[in-house]
Amino acid sequence: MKLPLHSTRLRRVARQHFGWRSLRPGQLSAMRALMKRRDALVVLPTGAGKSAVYQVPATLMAGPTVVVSPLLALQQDQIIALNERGDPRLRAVRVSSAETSGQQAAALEDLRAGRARFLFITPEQLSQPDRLAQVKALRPALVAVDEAHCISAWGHDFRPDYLALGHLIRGLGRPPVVALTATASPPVRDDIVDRLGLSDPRTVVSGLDRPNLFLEVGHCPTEDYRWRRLLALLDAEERPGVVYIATRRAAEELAARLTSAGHPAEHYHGGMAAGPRERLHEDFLADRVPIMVATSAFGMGIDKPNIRWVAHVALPDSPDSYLQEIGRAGRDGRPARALLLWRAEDVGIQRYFTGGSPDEGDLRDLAALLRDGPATRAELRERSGLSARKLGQLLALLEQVGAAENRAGNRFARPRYAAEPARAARAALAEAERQQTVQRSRTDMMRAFAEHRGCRGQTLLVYFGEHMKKVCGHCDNCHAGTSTADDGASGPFPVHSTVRHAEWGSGMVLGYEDDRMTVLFDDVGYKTLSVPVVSEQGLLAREAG
DNA sequence: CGGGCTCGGGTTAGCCCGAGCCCGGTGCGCTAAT
Repeated sequence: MKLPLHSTRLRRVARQHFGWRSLRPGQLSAMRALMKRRDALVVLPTGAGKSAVYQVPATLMAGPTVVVSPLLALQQDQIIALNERGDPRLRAVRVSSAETSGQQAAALEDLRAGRARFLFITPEQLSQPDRLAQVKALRPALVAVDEAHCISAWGHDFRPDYLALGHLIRGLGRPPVVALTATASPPVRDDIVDRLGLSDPRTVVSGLDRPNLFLEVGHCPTEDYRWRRLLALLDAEERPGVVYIATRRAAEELAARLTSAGHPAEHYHGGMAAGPRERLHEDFLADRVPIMVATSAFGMGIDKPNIRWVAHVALPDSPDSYLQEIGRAGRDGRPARALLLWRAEDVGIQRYFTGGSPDEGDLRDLAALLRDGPATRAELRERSGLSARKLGQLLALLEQVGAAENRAGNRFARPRYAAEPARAARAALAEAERQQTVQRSRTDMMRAFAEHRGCRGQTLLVYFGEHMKKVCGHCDNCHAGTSTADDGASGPFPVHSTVRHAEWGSGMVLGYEDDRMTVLFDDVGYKTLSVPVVSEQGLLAREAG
């Protein structure tokens, strides 16, 4: 009927309501999918118009749009940006712990009466049954999950309500869902699709290569050498810049040391009080902070065009985090630098953060508790004596092996045909170990990237399952001439085909570089193999699917 | 997993080394005390 008109209408709304004169093909195809009530997965760099993908269709739909977003500060910025347009059709409200119950009721009433179109909310809010019912009653037309990689990065332990998002969205009446993120490697994409229950989503991935970003890595035998390399960067480059470091204490110490060395710097981390933290964030955006020394707490949702460099004085836990963090530099398209200064000793802290195995006894006891009938997290915490965090971890694991299920009202119970507790616990433990192995392999890939002598742009793209025909030309190795001009990037198995290894099981071929190939195995994570060895010894076999 | 600290033993000058210990990221929402 009016399907062919979607593109025209979307373009017109983008122009008239938002002032965007053109839409990129990726944006448009995701928007069209949503208009046809199809799900979408959008992987675009911040600043490339990700929010347009849900905002433009939202204005053409009959009900409000629910935007699930992880940070209250980030929600605040997005709400201000929408409301500054002064267009009642774009008005956004929020329901969170930062509002009084009166304000929450008013926000919901505005949505119901059509005086607001966007509801910003956290997964934690939606997981409260009463809240879910209130939001469902608004008959939302669209759900947008912003920073969707949080599902994978945080859901499994840190913020367990992220794992329940799929159930919660079903509880809203299951409108079309769009998941948005700036970086997502293949397993993270799979996790997003699985967890949100996206069905045949229109997937848009683009712009992972950033030609104006010069990628550089320095291996540092000592801490003193690392310090001097950092100073050299600061002497050569403009401001502002961001230094990423592993711990809070180190962030404070380095900021102080830089300041006394004549390079005024501030520190930022999750342990700071909310007030100073917000102010610092604003000061950085307003160019009042020349150098920010920060833990990974800094940066999500920062869309600042003029960051001239990002330095790491620590090895990031994965290429996923690395790309996310360096991606904040040079958004204005002007040259910017990404300098990774790493030490072999940095791996230790990442191993620690990956965590150890859960206790099998705890898993068994929890699986047994679930037999007593549906219970909320709070009830289970009380009966098991586990901490909120531990309980979240264990529940997520039991759920993944089919020994727990999230039922109506966010209550957990034992599925009808679940294994008995001892077996469930063993399976859950094995699943935990598999996840840790995969996470360790991501850190291994980060280290391999650091030690790599070939083109860094290519290596990074292979990791993300993308393909770059030529060397990137914007990394240290390309400039040093150690990148081998390699247009082939092909081998015995097609890229993205499924292969089987006798010991490591099934995996996906991500790409080829020189005589190496990278395969992502379901059970053991990323592995880099020698193509001649694979061929001669027949290590891999093609698998259907 | 590894850095950094303290402390004790082995020594016999003020010093080295190993053992044992603690610490380490990301945020929501709620409660209690002020």
